[in-house]
Amino acid sequence: MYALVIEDNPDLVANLYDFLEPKGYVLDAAYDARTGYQYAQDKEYDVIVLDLTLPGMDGLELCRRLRDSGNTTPVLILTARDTLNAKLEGFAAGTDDYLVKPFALQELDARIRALVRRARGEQRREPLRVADLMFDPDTLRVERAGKSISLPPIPMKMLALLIRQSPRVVPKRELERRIWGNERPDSDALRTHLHVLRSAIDKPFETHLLRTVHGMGYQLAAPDDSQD
Amino acid sequence: MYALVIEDNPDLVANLYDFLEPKGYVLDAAYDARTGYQYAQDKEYDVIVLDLTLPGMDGLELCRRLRDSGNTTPVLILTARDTLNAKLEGFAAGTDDYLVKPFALQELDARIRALVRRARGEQRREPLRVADLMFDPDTLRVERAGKSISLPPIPMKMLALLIRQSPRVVPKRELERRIWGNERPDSDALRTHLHVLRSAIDKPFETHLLRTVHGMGYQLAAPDDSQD
DNA sequence: ACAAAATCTTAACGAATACTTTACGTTTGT
DNA sequence: ACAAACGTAAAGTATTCGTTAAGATTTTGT
Repeated sequence: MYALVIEDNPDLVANLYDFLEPKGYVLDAAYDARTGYQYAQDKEYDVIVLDLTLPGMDGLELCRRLRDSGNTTPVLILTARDTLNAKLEGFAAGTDDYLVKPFALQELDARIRALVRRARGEQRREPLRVADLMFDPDTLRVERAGKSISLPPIPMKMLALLIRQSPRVVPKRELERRIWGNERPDSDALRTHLHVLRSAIDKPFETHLLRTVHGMGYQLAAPDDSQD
Repeated sequence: MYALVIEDNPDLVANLYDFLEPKGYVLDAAYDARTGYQYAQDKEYDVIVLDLTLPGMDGLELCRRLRDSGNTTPVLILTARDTLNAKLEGFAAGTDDYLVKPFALQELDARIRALVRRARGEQRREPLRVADLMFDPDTLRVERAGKSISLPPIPMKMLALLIRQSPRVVPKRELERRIWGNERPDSDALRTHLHVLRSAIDKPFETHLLRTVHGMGYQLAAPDDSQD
């Protein structure tokens, strides 16, 4: 993960190095806007972490210039509480997220990952995979172990939801709401549709990916997917 | 977009309806904290819009309770300028944001969208740990010393509550209220569920993490974590 | 526009799981 | 030593789940 930090506080920059590099980041740091802009133009980064109050140029201005020159690298803006109402401007300028100082480094990490994931996802929508199961949101193609599988609309939607959330356990209520919204069926048709989905993606195969968590909801995950 | 509005000013609520519904929002409204909390527990929302000064309960307290019980729905807090103080520090940081009254409805809309977008990308939460015990709120996976443990819903919920509060001693009444709300069982079924939990996470192991504080409640903590 | 096909909803039932209640012996604080 | 609080076990009740099937509705092909 390549990140450019544009920040004039050396202590904060040092902290970022200490915290992020062990997590696999490769950092470049710029201590003023001009240098930062140069870096951003010269190299490709996964994300730019940008302090809003900088010597040389306003952070938002820098951001705007990057966008104007065609740079679409996601920008995470750092801002003090009293500059908070600048947030909306920030979004208008094409940035992607902000973080209010002071913040937990752990949260910065999480935000960066989310941002990068989102940015990548928008560029090339890659098919989603869980174990040997694949779902392509563009073509709505579903296959497992190389075999193509056809699904009715609702079970397909369920699969899309579950595979995006994998390996999270998705509560039954949440599934229902995302499928039907307000006008949910009287009975719990969810079980029936899930049965269809399960028959299609799990029944014909050895390992089962779609698990029931009694009283809670459903989970799509590889058998040994303990994460972490 | 599903939103829960917790706000005691009927005029403001009416305005929100008028402005947001044409934009595709589906609103529920609660006029006091207790009702709002109930709604938030019962249904799934994309965002909760919360007035800070409410009859019945402080807004931040409500927010805290939601988080403690595992609810991660983003909360947008409405507050008057004179209530804008250190109390908000730390809250607006996470998945939350706030807005100072009076505000433009358009800005509310923008903030909500930003919050929701952020929250959706950042769904992965960190597993919680006490000593060698781990609980992952996403996958609902529980393990101790590497061994996976399965739990029924209520004991699982108890574990979630206790591990979030660790090493605090959680009063029995509080546990009951968070699990059952106001319609709690006639007998104290709590003891039974706790027994199940204890049998699962403590019985098979050397050191016991789940302690009883006679007459008070229960505590989940590492053996040497008595104070702090 | 019509018929056929696919899909969705509803209902029902046995099986599995979870919850509550009751009972009783043990521990704890005073 | 006593009463209240606690741990444990067992039994009965309630809920949730997977599955099947039939009828209603929508979509598709012609």
